Amino acid sequence: MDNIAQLKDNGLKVTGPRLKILDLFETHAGKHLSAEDVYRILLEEGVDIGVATIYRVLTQFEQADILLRHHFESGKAVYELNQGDHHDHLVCVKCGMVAEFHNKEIEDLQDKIAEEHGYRIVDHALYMYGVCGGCQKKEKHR
Amino acid sequence: MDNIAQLKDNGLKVTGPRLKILDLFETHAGKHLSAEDVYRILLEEGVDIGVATIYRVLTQFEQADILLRHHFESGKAVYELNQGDHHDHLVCVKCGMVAEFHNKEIEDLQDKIAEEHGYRIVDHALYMYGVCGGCQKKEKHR
DNA sequence: GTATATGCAAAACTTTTGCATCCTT
DNA sequence: AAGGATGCAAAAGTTTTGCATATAC
Repeated sequence: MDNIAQLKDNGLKVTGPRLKILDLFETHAGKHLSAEDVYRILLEEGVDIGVATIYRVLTQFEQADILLRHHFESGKAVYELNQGDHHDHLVCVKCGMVAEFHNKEIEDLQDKIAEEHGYRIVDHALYMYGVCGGCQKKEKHR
Repeated sequence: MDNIAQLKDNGLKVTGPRLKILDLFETHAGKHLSAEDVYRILLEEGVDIGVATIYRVLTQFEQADILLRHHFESGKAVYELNQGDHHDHLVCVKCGMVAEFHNKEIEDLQDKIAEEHGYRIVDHALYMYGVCGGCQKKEKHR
């Protein structure tokens, strides 16, 4: 399904800002971008979209399951393209690099725990914070 | 160790605001309070501590490992007393109720995954979002 | 007495909203 | 033509900071 159809299927009109923002996330698949990141990157490309529009579009895309929203420790929301493959995150606290992983055993255990507590799960987020290999090497050189 | 010793051990002077805030979290052990919650609850008790002080104390307590900070989906930080027993969170998206759990199998799997990716883990956060039993019952009555 | 902590107000930062204008269908 | 989308600026919410005063040690 192309971008235009994806917007139409969600009842969203096909507009310049929406296509630009969607395209940006496809170009940066796997990256986690804040609203300000989106604004800045587009501006560098000569595309000036108002921040209000960016926030509105990001919210709409999240509701349409086009994007996933996360809250890492930074205090601001970041978004990434929803590629269907659920995954969790390993975030480097030094350089910010994010590694992704998926582990079915953990997922199954989570479902079991939710059931035991009487919860019907709608979403979950597993974030691990650590120091990545590259930054560990740098530490030794100090 | 009492509260006064706990503050001193972290190089923090023993002041009224710090004792009041620490006491509040002990009274509400297991609860997740935002800076504003702390301000409001203390005010209801007749204790007026400026918000700037609350933010500063919460940050210091987090650095001293007295409190744990979380970022649920709400967009603002919440804190809870660090009782040493690491646990994860099941958050009800309807009523905000938080259930806690601990699962050693999941922890072990996380350690294994971090190792495979070359990360030295410093922290992790597993949040599950769902609808709790109470809210599921309410849904049926509509 | 000295260093640190607090309170207040202002500021910084992220996100939301009102409203006039513009664009998609 | 009509409803929805955008841009701008103002506002709202959260958190930080500068500075004078107050407090702990």
